[in-house]
Amino acid sequence: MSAVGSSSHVGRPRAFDMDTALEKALEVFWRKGYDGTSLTDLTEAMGINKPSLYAAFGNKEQLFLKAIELYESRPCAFFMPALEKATAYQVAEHMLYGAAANMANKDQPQGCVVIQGALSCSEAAAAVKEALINRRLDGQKKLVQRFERAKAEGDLPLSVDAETLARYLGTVLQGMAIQANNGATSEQLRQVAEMTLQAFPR
Amino acid sequence: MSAVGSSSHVGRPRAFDMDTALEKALEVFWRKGYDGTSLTDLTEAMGINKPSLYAAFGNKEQLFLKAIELYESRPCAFFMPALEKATAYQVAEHMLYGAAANMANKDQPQGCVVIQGALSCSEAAAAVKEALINRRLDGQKKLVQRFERAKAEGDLPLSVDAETLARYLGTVLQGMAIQANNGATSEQLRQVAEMTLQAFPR
DNA sequence: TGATTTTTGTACCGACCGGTAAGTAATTTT
DNA sequence: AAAATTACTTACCGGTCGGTACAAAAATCA
Repeated sequence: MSAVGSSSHVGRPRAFDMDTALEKALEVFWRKGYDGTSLTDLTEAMGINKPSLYAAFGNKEQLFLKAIELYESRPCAFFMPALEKATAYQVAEHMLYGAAANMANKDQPQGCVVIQGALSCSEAAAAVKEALINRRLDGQKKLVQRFERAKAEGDLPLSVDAETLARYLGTVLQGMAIQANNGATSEQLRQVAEMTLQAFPR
Repeated sequence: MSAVGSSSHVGRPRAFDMDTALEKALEVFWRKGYDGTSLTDLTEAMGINKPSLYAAFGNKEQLFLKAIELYESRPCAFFMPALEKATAYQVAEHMLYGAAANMANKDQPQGCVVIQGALSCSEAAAAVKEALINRRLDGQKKLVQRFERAKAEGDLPLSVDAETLARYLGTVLQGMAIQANNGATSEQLRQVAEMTLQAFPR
């Protein structure tokens, strides 16, 4: 067995940091979408040239999918922790306010790359589009399961349909991404979050 | 002065119907987005070749903008009439149920071309993106004005902020477009509409 | 009929697309 | 020091991009 954890490799060492390069790629895909992003856009933002990109990340599609993983683990990190709040209402609350703060954050592109990365797209991007749809459906499924648990735990009325409630919440969250693209501020999105919670069963 | 209303022209007559060609172009832009649509996609769908397209519609960008006008006057025709309903609540009601029926209508691409036509896009599409944002903001502004009128007419409490209410409604409508792209049915969108109305002040 | 006007089909433009072959540079292993 | 391995740079690949020049075709006007 070889040594574990060592970061030394034979051969010439990579001259760039993969993680920061991936961050740059994410930022471009987020702003321009999959179809709207060219390899030239990517290599310029990442500060590397094409063969390095292909050697490190595979191809454009694989690079995009890796960027999405990074997105969910970093800029969009508010989603998973919100699921762990004590009650269904608190879950919705944290998710809505988290989205309001995040999607209109001026330090990054507005909105959500999982929504706007390949909403309508060419046939060349069909696989990417499907992957993004599945991510959205996964998120909504997690909400359904969380709300079903809430019903079992008694903090959500049994009369509530978990799937409808999750779809309502998902719809507002996705709509907030469009609002952010329209130029809405975090404060304005917070007001939307507040109104949304008024329709939320307690 | 020349005769008016006559459809006769000198020169070789156009061999295709501009309106149906524009319908076909709209359908392609709607499905693939501005960046994802190539001139080949367009000419194949419209049944004409490039010089005919350019002579009749200008260029890709102008064709897109004309397609959007057609969209708002035809597939998206539920929006304006909803504004004329008697009360603010009825306005919201008709708009939400209209959107639910329309955005998941299986006879046309899912969602809304004003939202997904150029959400994230290349620099080449920047003007188109801005035009779409302005369309969305226009719609929301019309809602604000309608709700302010409703306050004056007494069917909406004076304590309600018209702008926040309009943004909430706009957020849900825009979110429904994403849901439709995710594969949600009209019935599922109707349930979202119903929940949304529970947060609506009467 | 002949001149004029407009649309049509074909064939092409330079630029850019995503992706790669090949040779050189930098590192570790032996 | 030599061999092996990996990354970097340059230069290029066929294909497609949005857009157009040109001439034949089809209509009206004189």
